[in-house]
Amino acid sequence: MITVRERNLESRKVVDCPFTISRLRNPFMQTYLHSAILGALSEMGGAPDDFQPEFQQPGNPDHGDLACNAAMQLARHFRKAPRQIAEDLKIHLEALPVDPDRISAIEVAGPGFLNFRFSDVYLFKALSSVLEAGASYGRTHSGEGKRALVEFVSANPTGPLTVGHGRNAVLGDTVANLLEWTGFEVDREYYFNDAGRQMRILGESVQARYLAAVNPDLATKMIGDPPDETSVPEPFPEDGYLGGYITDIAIKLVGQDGLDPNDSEQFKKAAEKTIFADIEGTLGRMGIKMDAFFNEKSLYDSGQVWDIVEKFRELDLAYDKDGAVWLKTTAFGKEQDTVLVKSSGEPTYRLPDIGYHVDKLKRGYDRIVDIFGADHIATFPDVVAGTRALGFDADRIDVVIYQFVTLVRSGQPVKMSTRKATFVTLDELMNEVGEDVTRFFFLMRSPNTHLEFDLDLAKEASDTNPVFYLQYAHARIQSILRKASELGLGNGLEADVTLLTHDAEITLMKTLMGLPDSIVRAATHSEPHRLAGYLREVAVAFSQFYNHCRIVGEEEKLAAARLQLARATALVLCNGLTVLGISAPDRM
RNA sequence: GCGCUUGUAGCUCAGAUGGAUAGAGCGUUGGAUUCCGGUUCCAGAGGCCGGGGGUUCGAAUCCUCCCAAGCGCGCCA
Repeated sequence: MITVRERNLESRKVVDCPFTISRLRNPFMQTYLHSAILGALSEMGGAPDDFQPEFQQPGNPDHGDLACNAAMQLARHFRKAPRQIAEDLKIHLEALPVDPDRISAIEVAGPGFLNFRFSDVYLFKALSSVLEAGASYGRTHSGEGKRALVEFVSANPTGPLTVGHGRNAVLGDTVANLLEWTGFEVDREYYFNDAGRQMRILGESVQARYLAAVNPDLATKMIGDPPDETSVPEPFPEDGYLGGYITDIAIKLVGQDGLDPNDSEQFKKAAEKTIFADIEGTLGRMGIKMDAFFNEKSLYDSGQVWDIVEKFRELDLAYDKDGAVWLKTTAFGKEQDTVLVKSSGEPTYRLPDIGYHVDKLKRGYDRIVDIFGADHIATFPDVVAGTRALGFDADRIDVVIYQFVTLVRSGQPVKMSTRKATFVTLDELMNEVGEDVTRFFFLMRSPNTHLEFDLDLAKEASDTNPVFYLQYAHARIQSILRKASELGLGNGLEADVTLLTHDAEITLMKTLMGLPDSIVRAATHSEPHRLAGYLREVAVAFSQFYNHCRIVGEEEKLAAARLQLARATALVLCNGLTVLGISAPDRM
């Protein structure tokens, strides 16, 4: 067995600084070892037909780079002790032999793990391939030829986007990016309804403010309960929108030609237009561009929703009661049936929701991602079950439910109320902490945990702020590259990456190998925080490298090799941040 | 009351398909650094993984019961 790596390990034992080894991911190596182990097993008398060896990334560096638990899984099958099976496997693997350019050592450890160590040659090749791939390093092909639709934001245009919408928007856009990086062709879609009650009240709210603006003598009234009573113009709807932006829109309409002050529909249209422009502007600041805005109204215009009611009736999943049409959600495991069409003849929101998803499925998407707030948690299962009952492949629908955001300032939660219009808008948040920080903070936690957004931390430009830590690592590398290029360091030299043997260099190379798999995992689970966490590992590994391995001032051949490693690190950080929609500055 | 989500270090959170001694950041304590950017690095302390029971070679992870928090439970969206 070739033990280049082993020798390095030996020599490294005297190195004074133990490193926190980041866990690396490597699907290509797994594929290779997977078939090697099956090969060895067949020589040992064969495993069950459906047996698949499983791999894991050990957290402890003493356990190698990749571990396999096949021996433990097969203990019953072979009726032997796991460690004995592991020893046999090791012997057979070494006799194959496994490629010494990939694997430098196989060890049996613990209850029966097989621990594999990667050869340095393999790491050097991986480093070269990072540099070769450049700006596309991290892209994979599993989604190639497939189409995905990500539906997100989907706020009706009744007001500016709030902090809560921000989490939705950033999650959706980033999931879309992740899918693109795994090969999918992705459409970003915004679903809205301008025909409902909300929008009617919006129009009436603007209208009332307008009437007050053109007639200072207009009577006023008090609405709301003490102590939150507010004085509003007399025509103002009881549950109207109180935000200042309503008055702004109204004032802009004063003196406009052809405006009929008695037609609330006109005010609604005007408000919708202004607010949508505002929303698109806010999204644009975060780098978000929708491919389509889907109006719920089109589902009625095309008659699709009524076809669906008929199909449910045919399937005996819908029935009439009290003048309304009911959907048998009890058939989907719910406690009660729910109304699909009100006795007034208007559908409830559930019907168009099902219709919209049927429409998406009919458009042939292979994967449909919905980003919903926690308040939808009880309703989306009906939608999914409904489309399935109609004969569609509902498994293509992936619903991401995110919990709500609490802004924290000086250790205290910031109180927000939509009703009183005391919410913090997304624009205000970005004004305060910046676009990059806003995106990152929304992405760095798992969607299904409550997000505590610490404004003080977000504004801090120091290592305590995780965004700055990542961006700083990138800026620092660029600074080194600039310096090296000024000095003409490594010019005309072919970098010999085999000179990279320091612990910190090895760790960094292993970490850099993880980007593609990190993106794949984040994409398949629709969980961007996994990528954010990985990038932090990269920044940590780089900082350790930076601290122990100099470039400028080092012997020129070694410096040239380290420059390559630094370049590769910058690429990984830049590509990863790009997927997250965050800038990778050259200077800070 | 019912459903879904959550409960891991003082705080904010990771923890992959069930794997080896449960991890990080902040904070705290102590140290390093004449230097390519001090927006850096290293180390220590700190844990009944909400609690009980179960499944198995092995459980923070799966099942079950209990406790606590958030969200929802309308002919509102």
